[in-house]
Amino acid sequence: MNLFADIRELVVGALAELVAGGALPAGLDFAGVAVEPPRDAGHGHLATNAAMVLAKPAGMAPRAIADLLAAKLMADPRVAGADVAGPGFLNLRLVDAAWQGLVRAVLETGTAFGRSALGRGRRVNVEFVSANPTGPMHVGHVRGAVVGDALARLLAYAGWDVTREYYINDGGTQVEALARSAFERYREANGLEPEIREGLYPGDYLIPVGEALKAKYGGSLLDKGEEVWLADVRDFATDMMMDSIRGDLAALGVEMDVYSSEKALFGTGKIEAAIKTLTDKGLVYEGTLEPPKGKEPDDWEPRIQTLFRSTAFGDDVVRTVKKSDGTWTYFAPDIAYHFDKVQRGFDELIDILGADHGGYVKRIKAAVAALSEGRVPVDVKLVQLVKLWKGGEPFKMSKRAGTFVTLRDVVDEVGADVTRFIMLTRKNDVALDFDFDKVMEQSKDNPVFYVQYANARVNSILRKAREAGLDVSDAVLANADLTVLDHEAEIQMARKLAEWPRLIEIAAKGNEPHRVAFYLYELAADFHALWNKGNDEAGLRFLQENAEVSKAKIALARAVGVVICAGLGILGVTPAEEMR
RNA sequence: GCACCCGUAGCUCAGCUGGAUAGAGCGCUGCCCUCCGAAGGCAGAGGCCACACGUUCGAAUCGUGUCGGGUGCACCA
Repeated sequence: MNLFADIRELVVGALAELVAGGALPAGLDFAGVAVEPPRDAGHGHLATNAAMVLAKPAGMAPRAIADLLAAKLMADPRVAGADVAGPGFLNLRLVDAAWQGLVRAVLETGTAFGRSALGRGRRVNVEFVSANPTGPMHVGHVRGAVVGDALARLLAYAGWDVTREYYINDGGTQVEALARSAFERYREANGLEPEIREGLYPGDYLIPVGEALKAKYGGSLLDKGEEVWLADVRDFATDMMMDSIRGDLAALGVEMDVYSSEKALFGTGKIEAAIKTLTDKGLVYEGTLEPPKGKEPDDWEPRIQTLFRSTAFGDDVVRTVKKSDGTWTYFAPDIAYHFDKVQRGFDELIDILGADHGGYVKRIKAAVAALSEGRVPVDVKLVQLVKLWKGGEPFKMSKRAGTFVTLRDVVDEVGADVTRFIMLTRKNDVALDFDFDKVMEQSKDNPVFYVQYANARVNSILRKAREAGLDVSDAVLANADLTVLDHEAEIQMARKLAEWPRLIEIAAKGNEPHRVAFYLYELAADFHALWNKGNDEAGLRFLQENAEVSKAKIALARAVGVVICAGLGILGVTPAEEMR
């Protein structure tokens, strides 16, 4: 149930009647007509811009249209008032019963209140994390993981058919460095001194890999050259790393539907096929690149390479797909990978990448546009840095020294719920501060706590009511006589609940899961305010002398709890029953 | 040099396909517990929405340009 959509239908219907009756000219386009919550609460419950957007095409004064529309709308039993204001806004007030009915609808539909058919079942692929399998996940990966997973949940809630996917970068030179690093740990496990040379991974997490290699091979590889062991050790080590990454993701509450391997694209003809598709379109050719502008590298020289004319699809320069030595660039398998996603039948693709991949966006979009002939849109979300703070100081980490903060470190210290919520308190393209001390604080300084506290208060009410012998199941509450919910503050609370389905659609359209976190904060604030009004006005307390009145008041609180739970579900955060 | 992102209250940030007097938290000032959890709430002060043009009935929002900050820029992945 989306009240804004319902009322918009009412408005559009009324406009159509006006056209049919000759009061408005025929042929008007109602697409721009919106029904929204007014910015200022004093302007009524809902506002429509209909008169203003239609004034020009209809050749009439906005206020004249608004007057006609107001008269029509007043005939609807839900509408209690329709006032023309400002430049031609039509402000609507609904009868109390409309808001009471909304509370009932929440209780009847539960956390499905807010579900939308916006996605129309379209298949969307959300690719995220895709961390190199060369070590455990660190904080840098956490934000992308949370944003991707929350976005996936949001889109599923809004009617998309969602696939979560991880692209394993196991085809390049960095997994060879991993293999060499693991081999040193293998030598170490066999009692030899490891040589962690420049360019290798020094982290302790490879020690168990070395031991596992010893368990498998004994000492048989020690005197062999790289050509003998590199491929096997690489596969062995990346498998172990992926196991650890899967574990890390699970600790965060993230579960992928599909893991795709870059390595698996080589030797299967898939890369060649994807490139050939582009070649056949005249988009891939042999040539030389322009020297880079600005700072020119010392060893620059023009070389013949295989190039993709990404500029035909909005990129700034053409891109290399095959190097002058005949091997593929990283981009080539990635083209094949995205081609594969297109061929698997996805209607939309979303990539969640770190902000350091910003220069990569246009070429990926170009490749997908070319390969899908513009059929499949790609949205690339760049996730900005997370700055860690501890004890009022920036918390530095150094990958080279092996002293980085892992995902496990964060989750072990503050928990998956807090981690997830905080990661969604900024939009993705803004840097985020993560303060270990602040996120654990139990005050309204901390949005996680604040929202959880609101839900805990709802549960506290339900608990007290049950102790008093009341049946407060959702079914009973939904059937309660809600007409006593007629106080301005209660109507306002219901209005906030009514925004939930609308917010879902806005957030899903923009692929912006952070909006859910902000909405929940506002919802919690409204609820805390209502709670405190009960201090001054006994009539606003949730627990009343009269059991039937109590049920109505509790129904409102429970509806708030339901929406908080629905929202936390999208963020992947467990609702707190009680604060401790 | 080019591309992308950011610039909104003292600080940290929201702001919907353009809408009315631009919002929240922190901090500051003053209030509210014989009352369902004060781990809360209410009120006040605080703004040239970086700047300039443009589009529009209307711009924080869209376009162009300028300035400031960040990031990335040949066959690294």
